[in-house]
Amino acid sequence: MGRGKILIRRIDNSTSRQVTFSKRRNGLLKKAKELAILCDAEVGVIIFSSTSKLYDYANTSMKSVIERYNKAKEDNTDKLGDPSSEVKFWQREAALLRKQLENLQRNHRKMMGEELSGLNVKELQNLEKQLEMSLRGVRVKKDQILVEEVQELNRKRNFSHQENKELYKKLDLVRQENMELYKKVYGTREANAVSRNAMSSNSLSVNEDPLTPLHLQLSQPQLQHYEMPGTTKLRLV
Amino acid sequence: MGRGKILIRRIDNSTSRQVTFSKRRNGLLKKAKELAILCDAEVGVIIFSSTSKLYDYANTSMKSVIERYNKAKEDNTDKLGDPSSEVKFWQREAALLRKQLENLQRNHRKMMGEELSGLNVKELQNLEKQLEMSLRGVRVKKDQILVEEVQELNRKRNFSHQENKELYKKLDLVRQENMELYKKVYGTREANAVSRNAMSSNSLSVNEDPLTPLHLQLSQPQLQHYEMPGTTKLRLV
DNA sequence: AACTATTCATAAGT
DNA sequence: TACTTATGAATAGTT
Repeated sequence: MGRGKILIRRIDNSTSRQVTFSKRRNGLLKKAKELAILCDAEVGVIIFSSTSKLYDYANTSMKSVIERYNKAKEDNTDKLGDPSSEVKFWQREAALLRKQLENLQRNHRKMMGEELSGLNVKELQNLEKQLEMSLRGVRVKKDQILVEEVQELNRKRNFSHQENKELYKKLDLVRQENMELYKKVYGTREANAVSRNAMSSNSLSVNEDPLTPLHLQLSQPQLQHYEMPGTTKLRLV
Repeated sequence: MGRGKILIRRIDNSTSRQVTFSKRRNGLLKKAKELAILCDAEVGVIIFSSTSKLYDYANTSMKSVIERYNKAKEDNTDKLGDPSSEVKFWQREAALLRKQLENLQRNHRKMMGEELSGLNVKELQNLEKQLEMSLRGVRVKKDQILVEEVQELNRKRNFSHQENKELYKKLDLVRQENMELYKKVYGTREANAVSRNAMSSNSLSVNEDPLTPLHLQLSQPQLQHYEMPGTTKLRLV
């Protein structure tokens, strides 16, 4: 009864689990009240949220309901409301938890592909199907994360690209300025020679993809020209 | 929700009160179960009908729910027993077990392909690898069982086949005996006619796969020869 | 917290 | 008691 059908299994998303808990808790308590009134019954409801918060309802009183319950279940070894049986309760609690733990562990081992000896073909098929589903889910999630990372990297790359362009423009400006100054200091002939070098390497790089090579050029400016010219040593690095 | 709106007050008519109780009781218990599963809550419901019949539900155990309820409602001022008491010990034990259980449950959910949100790529890859291994293991186990079943079936089939062959031989012997007797009783001419029928159907079947058709022949031995000879009525059976 | 499309629960009928 | 059906209630997903 909602925008779509759901299957009854633990809601993964914590927020919507909480929202659903709130809605359905109210629904359940309302239904309990209605049942008590309509049908003249004694009803008690106790709910602990997953965060251990208590919600309860009893048309008479919870004490009355629990006492009546205990009386109805006379085969009980001890009265549940009795604090003197606390030790027994916690022992039982521990035993229950241990049992649950063991069940879950056995189950878990099966999912790990261990302890498959007791299973028949049908059970193995179900396990196989479950593992396939899980695997699909994991792969979807992993791909999703990787795609997001790639997108993020692309974003950053574009940003760097833009930054590089800006730097190139600035570099050009400074070089032109430099050239002007050169002209003023040394005269026209030598100035032209310097400016031609600067302009050519620049205009080529800007029109290609400039990222990696450019970065190298910027961070290691013209090292090749100063170290061991004519050897092949650098190619091995 | 029904053929008409009703207002929430005690239903006077005893029969329809009973019917409504039955329906709404089931509805309430269903809702309680769903709440417990969907929202990971601990839920207990106790219902006494107007005829004092008890109906209850608890996803864990009613004892656990009631104890927890009492604990939650208890004043915290009364705990003054020595700290090394048995109660404290068992409480710690239970808390430990509960923590282990929660860890395992979280782990298990991941293996089920749920709750993958908190994982990074490396963890997802490990999970993927684990699931692949599990899947391989399960498939190997399944195939192994299937192969064994096929072998077993073949073994049985061969056994049946052998058995059938033996039966055929016996059948032939009996028929020959029969033929001899027939000759002695009715003379040569009629005996030949009967024996030709028996021999021909037999020798054909032995050379084919004899399994199913043979069984039919065996269970209705030679009825045709003793009942209503010369008519076609029996072919309809 | 409010809305609303949908599913669900169930009142009444058989 | 069980089944069917028309209807109102509950609620899942969305804003």
